[in-house]
Parts: sequence; C-alpha cells; structure tokens
Amino acid sequence: MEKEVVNVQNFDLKETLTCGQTFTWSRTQGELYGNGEDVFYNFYNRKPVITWQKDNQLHIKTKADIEEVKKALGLQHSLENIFDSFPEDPLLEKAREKLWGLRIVQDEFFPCLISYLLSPQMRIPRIKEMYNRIAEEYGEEIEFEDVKMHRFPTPEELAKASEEELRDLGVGYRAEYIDKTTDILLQDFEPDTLRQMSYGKARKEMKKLYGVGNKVADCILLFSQGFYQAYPLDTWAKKAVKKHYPELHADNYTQTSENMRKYFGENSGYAQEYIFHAARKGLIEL
DNA sequence: CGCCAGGCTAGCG
DNA sequence: CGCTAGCATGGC
Repeated sequence: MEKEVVNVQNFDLKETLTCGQTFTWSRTQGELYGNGEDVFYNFYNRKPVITWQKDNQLHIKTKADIEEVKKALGLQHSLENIFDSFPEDPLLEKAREKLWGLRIVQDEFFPCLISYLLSPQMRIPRIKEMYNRIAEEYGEEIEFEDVKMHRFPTPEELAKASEEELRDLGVGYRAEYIDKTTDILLQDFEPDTLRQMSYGKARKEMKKLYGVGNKVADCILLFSQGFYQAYPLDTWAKKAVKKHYPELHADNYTQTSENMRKYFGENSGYAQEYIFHAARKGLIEL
C-alpha cells in the first residue's frame, strides 16, 4: 500500500468532489451530497483510494498508482493556466472567487457512464443514492484501512442484472438505459478508443449508447475522457446562458453549446462547471 | 394536488 | 431534419 502526502496548490478537494460533477466518490462516513466527514474514497482499476486534504497537503492511501489518483482529481494541469485561457468575463470571475480550487475530475468511464444514465429528470443527491444502491447490490464489498467500501460493478457484473431487477432498485425508466447500454458495451463498443477521436466524433460515438443524448454525452466526455472543450447544457447551465449570455443562446442544444465553446475556448468545460456550481449554489443570479 | 429534477427516445409532420 | 409526448420516482 502506498501512503503519501502530496503538496497541492490551487486545489480544493471538497469543492471538487461535492460540486455535482461526480457520483463515483463517497465519504467514508456520511453522504457525499449531505453531511459527513471530509475523508473520501473511490476505486481505480478495482484498487481502493482514500484521500483527505489539510491545507496544501493532500493525504492519499491507496493500492493504486499515486499519479493515477492525482490525474483523477484533475491535478495534472495548472488551474491558473486554464483560467488564463479564458476571456475576461465578469460572471466567471464571480464564480472563480467563490469556488477557486474546484477541478474537473477524471472518473473511470463505466461508473461515470452509469451515473449519468441515471441523471435525467433527477436531483443530484438522488442520483448518488441510486448509484450507491447499484454498487451495494452488484459490486464487491472491500475493506481497506478499516473502512468498508463498495466497489462499483464492472460492465460484465452489471450486465447480469435484468431490467426488472434494476427497476426494483427504484431507478425508474432509467433501468432500460442501463440494461441496453451494458449489452452494447459488451458487444460493440470500445471506450478506450474515445480519447483518440475528435470531440465531434467522440460525441457521436457516445450517442450509440442507449440513454446517452447530447447532454449526457458531454458530461461523460468531460468528466471521464478529458474533453475539456465539452460544455454540457443542463437546466442550470441553460438558465445561466439565457440570463447572462443571451446573444449566445440558440434554440437548440448543439448550437448553444457550440457558441459557449467558441466563447470560452478549449477549456470551456471548466468554465461551465464553475458557472453551473455557482448557479446551483445561488452565488450568481439566474 | 401539481410541479420539477444535471434529458432521453420514439414517432410524428 | 425539428418538434414534442411520455416516461418513473420522490420531495416540496
């Protein structure tokens, strides 16, 4: 086991994990989207990770590679360089002041995919609840450093679940998305090839999966495949565009998202997440 | 009770 | 193509 203390700058672990972008992380005690201890866990390549932050020190206990964990938390990039790449923008500046240190995570593809298949018409804390139920029902329980944790199932493990069994977990019509998408994944889909594709092609590829539309595709590409140009438009992001960038608002998803991408540039996904979180927290007007 | 929540697919014109 | 009804569930 590796136990390491990493010096980090311009990083806020709690803001990063509780801003609404990820459902794969959990708290060792309490609910990710509720109250609890600010000690978090996850898995990479089935290997457990526990991490917490004290000031500029990030503590990590893991059986996985430390560099992999740092990448998963978005620490491989300079946050200052990313913000330098943005145009001068009063709204983003306001969000930056409140949320500085929030980074875009890089979750594993499959858990990220399933979490966002669960997301349509659903509040964020409930998405996490459903995600946990799937992990508890179909994933392995692992004890690491005296903490009992549930690993999220692999595609093979989850493919064994029938649509009806999934419905019994209370996921509603999203059961069909998971049932059909796990079948497509096992038969005719190569997640590892996505990163080599252009953003446009990767988005088209993602939409072959049942239950993946424009918005969900953008979230998965941004939060798990490093497509930082993706600008997901959910209800909050749409409201923010209408209110603060009316001239960039078009009447369809693709055009509006493209307008925002052109305005903020190659890291527009970062701008989106700051604005999204600020909007949801009531830090900016809508 | 109605409305809404990190939207999607199918089926219409 | 673009547009929209229907979709499960729970909290307010």
